[in-house]
Amino acid sequence: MAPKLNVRHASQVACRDCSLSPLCLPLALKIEDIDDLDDIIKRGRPLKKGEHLFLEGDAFHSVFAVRSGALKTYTSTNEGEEQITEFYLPSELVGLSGLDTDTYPVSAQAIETTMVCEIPFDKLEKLADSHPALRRQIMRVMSKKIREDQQMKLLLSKKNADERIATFLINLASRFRRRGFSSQSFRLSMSRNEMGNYLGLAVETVSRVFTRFQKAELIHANGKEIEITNAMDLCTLAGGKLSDTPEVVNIQ
Amino acid sequence: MAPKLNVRHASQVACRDCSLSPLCLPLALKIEDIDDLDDIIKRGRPLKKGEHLFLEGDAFHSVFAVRSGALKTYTSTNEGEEQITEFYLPSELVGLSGLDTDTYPVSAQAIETTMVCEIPFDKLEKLADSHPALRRQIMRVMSKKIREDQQMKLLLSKKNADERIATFLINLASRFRRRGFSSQSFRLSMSRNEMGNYLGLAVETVSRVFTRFQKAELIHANGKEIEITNAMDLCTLAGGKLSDTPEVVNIQ
DNA sequence: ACACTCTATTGATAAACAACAATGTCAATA
DNA sequence: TATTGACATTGTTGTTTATCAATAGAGTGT
Repeated sequence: MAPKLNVRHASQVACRDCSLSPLCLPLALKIEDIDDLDDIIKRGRPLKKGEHLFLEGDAFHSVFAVRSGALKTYTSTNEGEEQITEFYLPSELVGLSGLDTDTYPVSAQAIETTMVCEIPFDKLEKLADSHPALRRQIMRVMSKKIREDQQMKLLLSKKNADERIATFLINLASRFRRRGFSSQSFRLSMSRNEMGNYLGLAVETVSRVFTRFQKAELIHANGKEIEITNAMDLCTLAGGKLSDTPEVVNIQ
Repeated sequence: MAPKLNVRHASQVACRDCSLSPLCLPLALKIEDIDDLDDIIKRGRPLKKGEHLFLEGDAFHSVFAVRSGALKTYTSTNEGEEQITEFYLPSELVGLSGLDTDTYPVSAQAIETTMVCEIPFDKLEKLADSHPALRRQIMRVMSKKIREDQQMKLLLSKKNADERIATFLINLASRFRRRGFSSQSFRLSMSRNEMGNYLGLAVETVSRVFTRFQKAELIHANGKEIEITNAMDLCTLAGGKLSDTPEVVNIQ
């Protein structure tokens, strides 16, 4: 339950004092270089649920690291319905898909109260010019995103509703665990609707799968509070190769 | 019909003489620097249809630019069925999703006789260290891939069979056009089966949609030969925002 | 505490697509 | 010209999941 890392939420924590630094961009930098990164980072007020960080079509100028809370990114289909492309949790980097165009290709919106670190991209690029490790880290983040998208495409084109939800929960669990939180028990930051949208399912289907999973005693769900009661079977259902989620296999 | 660019298929064309260079990595380089890139490129014998460039799990060492022919990349689900993650046409770069791990996360296989330029990644990285434009180009390629994957996820989670096929054809047309070929009339390098696999559809569904499209006089298909007879309506069906495929809207 | 709205659940029905099966087409090879 | 095998098409049947509708529950603001 309790975080293993001493997470601080104060507004103006410097990178060198931030508990997320071993997961975030600073991981590429030597101690003495972290302040260089810190110098270019802008930290604003928290975003309230529903507020946008940027809109699709806005001029691209910065990438953002989530400090606390959660974001979603989405595009709009031409019929005006939204398609959620990703959820972002603390330490994760938002906005990198825009860097080959002059505008953001998606909108980014807070799904709960959220704090971000803004990193102006021109300055980041300049810093990367003198810090090869930083630029390799950025490439790694992008490469990882491409691999995750491949998994997601597999999910969307081959998996059924049960497998999609199982995969989603296992993936969330492993992301919580990485940050030092329990992977057994956590709170979903997104609604059933958002989950369904992301997974290519109707809300009703999501709801029914949750009910089914509870009857099968795979999970216990109370609103957004989730407890994974049978991680092994859930993992098997997810059907993802274990290599994709090694962290979660190791049950505490 | 006839290629606008004077495409050469000889085995040992240098970057500076390659007709694809304005679409490929060299586009980031000044004339005098292109030879530096050329020096690190290895050009092997052509791959026959079905031959692999690399297998999932192989040690990651190189990225590859397709010179002629076509490749697919795929992963295997744990039930052993393959999921095609992408098709690669000439000038496109394969293998970038592996660069944050030590192994390729997908297998790459020729779907017709194919020639590639192999670019050892350690050398490319070293070259990029001294050529900022080159490394920005690599980032752009990755960023573009992420955006395309977003569109693909949208396709897989929101579009029906007709829309998927229409989107796929429009996308192929625009890629042909970019290389100076006709976007009205071209030859598919993949089978119906591979197309269905990629688009999350059964072969039979692909076949039926093709039949339907012909009856509606949107396309004329004869085996793998495709002629787009009503690009406007096909585009509308694809439902992709026009901004995603600006090249194809301009009907010759 | 109250209405009010948004979100979640559950049931009934319908649509889209997959799965299966049979047949047809084409190309390579004998 | 047969023969084989891979690929494509078409019809039939079956499953899954979306859609519609009704209800219940949670959260918000007055």
